[in-house]
Amino acid sequence: MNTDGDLKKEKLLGKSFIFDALDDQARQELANFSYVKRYAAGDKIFTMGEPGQSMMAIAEGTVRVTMFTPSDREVTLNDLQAGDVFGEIAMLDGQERSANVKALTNCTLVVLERRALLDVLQRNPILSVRLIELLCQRVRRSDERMIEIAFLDLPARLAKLLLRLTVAPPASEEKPLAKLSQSQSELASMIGNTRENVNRCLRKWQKAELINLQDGWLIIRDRDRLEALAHGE
Amino acid sequence: MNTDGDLKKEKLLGKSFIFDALDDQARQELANFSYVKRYAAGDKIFTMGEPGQSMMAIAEGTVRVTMFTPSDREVTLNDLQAGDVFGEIAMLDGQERSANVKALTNCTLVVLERRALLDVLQRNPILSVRLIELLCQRVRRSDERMIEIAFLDLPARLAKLLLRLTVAPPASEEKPLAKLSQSQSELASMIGNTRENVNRCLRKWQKAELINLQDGWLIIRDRDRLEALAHGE
DNA sequence: CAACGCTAGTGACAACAATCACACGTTCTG
DNA sequence: CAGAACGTGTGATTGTTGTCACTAGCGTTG
Repeated sequence: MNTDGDLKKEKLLGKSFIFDALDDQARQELANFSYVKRYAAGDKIFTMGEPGQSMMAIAEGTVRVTMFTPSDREVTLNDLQAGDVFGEIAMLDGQERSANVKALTNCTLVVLERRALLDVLQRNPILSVRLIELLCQRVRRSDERMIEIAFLDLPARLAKLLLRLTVAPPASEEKPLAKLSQSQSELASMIGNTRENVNRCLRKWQKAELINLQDGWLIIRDRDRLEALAHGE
Repeated sequence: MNTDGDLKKEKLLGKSFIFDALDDQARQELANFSYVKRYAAGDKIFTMGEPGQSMMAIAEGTVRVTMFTPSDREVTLNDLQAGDVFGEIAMLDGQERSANVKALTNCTLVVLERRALLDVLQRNPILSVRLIELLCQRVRRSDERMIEIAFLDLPARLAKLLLRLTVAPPASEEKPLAKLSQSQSELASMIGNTRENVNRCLRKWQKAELINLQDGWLIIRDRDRLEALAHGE
């Protein structure tokens, strides 16, 4: 509401690579047009099919992007962290939201309305370039994921998932994590498969000493062989 | 090379909805920077992994976009017609081409280099908006396709494909086509499945009087029931 | 016309995954 | 502390799909 709040929003927006190329004035403009919204863990942020007129940048917390399959199973498409943005597509083309997003932890989001962004867009060609880059990235990721889902078997997809979940976020230090705490059901929902099959696969890998399963943790022991599995044997 | 050639390119570029919002001057600029290239049926236009520095708009002909799966099977992602553009992604972000494209018929393409477009982009904010729209569309289509592949069974995907192949192109009249001539192997490669299974499925549909198979043609008899199948029973 | 290539049709079998069913432990909670 | 809720480990069954094998028709071409 005041200068202090705006400063904070500017900083939060700066965390997203989309906006870090803007000059101070443009960032200030964006901050003026945007607002901060908080969600508690478990809250729905938006739902598939709703008209979407805004995008969100995550300042704090984690959100989960999901969809329901035709057979009504919920699958997790992605978990997003601070610095990530979501809802861009619906905002940019003014169409329906194409997924569900809910807060996994308490979250602080910076919300940007369609009208506001279009406005700033007009005066800042650099911002369009950033958006175009973002979208290209999205297209590439989607296409890749599509091929994976269509043509890799469960072990390969699961291996890919484990690797993806354990790369260090760009912000932090370099070394990949070795432990994860996701439940097997969660893993299953992320690769569009069942808990049972994920379990059987993980067991096999434990026997083969690729991973360790200990009191709820999954520990990666042989990253290289997982990489090999991820590329179809 | 001369005014005549440029006029032609302008017209060809105008066929793509991306460029039809430009004013004459901008279109003229683009025409100056672009060039026409012809390919014979069967020619490779570009290959996955190559560095990509240009995009193409189809003026005449049909091209096929394919990929190789990890297990080395070639799948058809899409067939594109006059007015469609391809190669945008690699051009826009300067990364590798993410698919193979080959000419299905003799083709006339208008090629636009990355540098040229970036140049025009700077002076024509409207063009960025168009590109952003195009990319949004791409993202939505990819995501949709991903879900389809992951969670619909063969009959549903095949039904979807048949419906997609028989909607009239936006340019032509309204009524959906009823006949197609794609071979069953082609259909299989478009839905990431085998010819044998496509065949079995089509046979069943013929018995159920959903379609007719006659001397190489596939004739749709009951579009409504196909629509039903396409949405998971 | 014989040989070849391409498309279509179909049966047999194996591999994989979905589903159901159940047992076991932990942790949370009334 | 009892019981619910959840995560985990596994077996049995069933259905779908991929692979292989073989047959057959049709058109091109040498």
